[in-house]
Amino acid sequence: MRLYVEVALPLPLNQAFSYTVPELWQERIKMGVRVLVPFGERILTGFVIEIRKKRLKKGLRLKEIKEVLDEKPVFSPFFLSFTRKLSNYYYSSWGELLQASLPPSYVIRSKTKIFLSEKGKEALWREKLPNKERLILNLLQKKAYTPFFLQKKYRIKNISSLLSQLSKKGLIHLRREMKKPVRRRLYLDPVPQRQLEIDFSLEKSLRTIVEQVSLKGEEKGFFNFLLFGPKNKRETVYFHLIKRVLVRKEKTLFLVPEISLSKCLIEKFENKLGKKVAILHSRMSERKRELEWQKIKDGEAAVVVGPRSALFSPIDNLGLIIVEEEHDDSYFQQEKPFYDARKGAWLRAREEKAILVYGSAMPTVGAFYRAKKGGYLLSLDKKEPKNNVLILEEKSKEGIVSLRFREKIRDRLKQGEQVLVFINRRGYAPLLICSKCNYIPKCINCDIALTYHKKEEKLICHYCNYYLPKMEVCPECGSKIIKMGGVGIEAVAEELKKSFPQNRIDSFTSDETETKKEQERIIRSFSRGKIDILVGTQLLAHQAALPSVSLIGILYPETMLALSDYRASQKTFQTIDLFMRPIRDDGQGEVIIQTALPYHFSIQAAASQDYISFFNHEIKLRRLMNYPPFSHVVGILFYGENLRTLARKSREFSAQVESIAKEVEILGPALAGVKRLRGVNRVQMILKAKKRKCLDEVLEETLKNVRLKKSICVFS
DNA sequence: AGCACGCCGACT
DNA sequence: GTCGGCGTGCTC
Repeated sequence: MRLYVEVALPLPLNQAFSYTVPELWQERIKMGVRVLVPFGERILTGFVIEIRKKRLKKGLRLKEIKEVLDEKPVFSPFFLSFTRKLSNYYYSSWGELLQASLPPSYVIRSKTKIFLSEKGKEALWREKLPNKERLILNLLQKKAYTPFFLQKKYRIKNISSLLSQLSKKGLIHLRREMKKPVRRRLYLDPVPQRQLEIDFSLEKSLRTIVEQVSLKGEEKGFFNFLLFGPKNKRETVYFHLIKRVLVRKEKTLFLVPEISLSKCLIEKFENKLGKKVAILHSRMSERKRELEWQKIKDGEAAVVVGPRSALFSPIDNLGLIIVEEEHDDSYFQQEKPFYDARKGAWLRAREEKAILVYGSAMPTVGAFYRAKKGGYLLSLDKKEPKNNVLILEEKSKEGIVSLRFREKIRDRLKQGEQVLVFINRRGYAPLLICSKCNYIPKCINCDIALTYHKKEEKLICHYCNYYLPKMEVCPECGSKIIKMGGVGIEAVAEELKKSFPQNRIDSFTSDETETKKEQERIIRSFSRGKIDILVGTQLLAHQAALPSVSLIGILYPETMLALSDYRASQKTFQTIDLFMRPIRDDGQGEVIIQTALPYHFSIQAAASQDYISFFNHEIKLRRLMNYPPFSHVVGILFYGENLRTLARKSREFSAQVESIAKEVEILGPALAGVKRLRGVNRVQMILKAKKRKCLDEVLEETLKNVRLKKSICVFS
């Protein structure tokens, strides 16, 4: 009997490939195992997604599988199904998503190496050769190299045609080399779970919520909830839910934002759950992560904690998925394979009939809307002491920091108290501008104004790190009057130092505090009271060990409102909220927001800590403008070296979409916000539709016809 | 993605 | 004339 398999490959292709299974491997072939397959000239690791007794398509000469790499599947049927749906939703390749779910060493592929032939050696002595060829042959005398290496080394545009010519002449030969697949030990059958004791007293209101959620857990179906309330209460609920799930011998996946995987959180989990918890984070070594993966696969971890990539942990018998800090941007992976772990968690929970809990004190507008509408919003009563928040309108003649704000700082310093000042801009000034000819120094690779960094005496591109030395004279017109545009953190710190010469002022950014150690040092000395005013960016606000203070200043939080993104208000609201967190919660704390837009609703609502009124305002705008959650929006970014072909093809694409799409709103194509990045041109298009199905139909039809590099971003 | 093939412009 | 650019098509 012949067996055929469908194999998903880790390539940016939206299709599977069929192979035959030789007698030798028929015993071992199963859904979800890894296989080695020949693909063109290459050998790749693929994933078996279907086994059949008859071939799927006729008329193809099928190749044979070379090897089955696993005794037991690396992917369960649930997992396959969930990742397939995720890949459909984000228009990303299933195979690439599966690859991303495994430790890197599990997915090997052949590499092409170029060897110098005997004839090639002779040719080097005797014949006249074109420069490039001589260069390459010369290099190959020492050892074999990969085409990629040669391309980089000699900046050859089209290495493959050059190599095929050399190969035809017999001067080189190509060989595919392959690492030996690592023999993996058998996966253990899950060990029986010991019941864990987690001791917590639980207040009544929280108990009701825990009961409500757990009850659904007993039903073994998919249910989802949005836990809306302050962090400490959410955490209490989480740990109780986890406990209930453990009792049922089911497992928990706990997703957290990238940044919050601090020592402190890890310790919290380890104290409460002991060895039953597996923790994954991005700073882990590859080997360590592989060991954790193995531990989870073996069923030794009852709770898995990690950032968005932990969504793909090989957990079976999943009873609960928690997405903590649902609003956090880091759940969205902005490189391929593109996906949003929030939606992913939803798909996975539904597939495995698990309970899904989103948690946040200021959820994304979409999540809150859906929860309200769907009747699964769980509000934790919130009685936090209201802080004193003052919104000041910027007055440029008073300097960067207004007089009123400076008075407040002076008062606090007199009391021996500390002050935090946040501004979300690195450097000294976001741009320089010649006041005679209006020339603005820009990055040569990125079409972005260079940021002036005073300490380093450089103009730096924040996208690609290209820099120029500080300029005294305008390179365009030679005039010496170069003005600064905007305010960055260095300028704030400088002004504060002038205003408070007696006090110790420090700043905290990724520029000045390059190393983790240096960051810790600053936080420590601030905690010990050795710094009076600490100025920082978002990076500082994310520091878990940051002590609370009695006065916080937030400067110009409206910079994000300038973005042409429908989520700008939400981002502004969230950022202000983030900056306000380190305020002392004894009711004596005071926050000052200095802004050019004092009446903007997102700033007002953030100041009064009123999520509901923010939501009510924002949801009206979203409905009015037909933005998510009232529509579906897909952004397509085309990129390439050649602007002309980019423009031509993206227009062709748009015309095609237009011709077949009904009920789809098309914006663009237009140059992207950052129209050049690292030397690559970028063109952007936005598609908006009431129904997701409309977008899917159109894109399925048209996307395959564009030969442009692209990334597709599904907004929600 | 990576590789092969086939078609056109600017150079020895 | 041909070399080297890239646009196109295919991989089970």
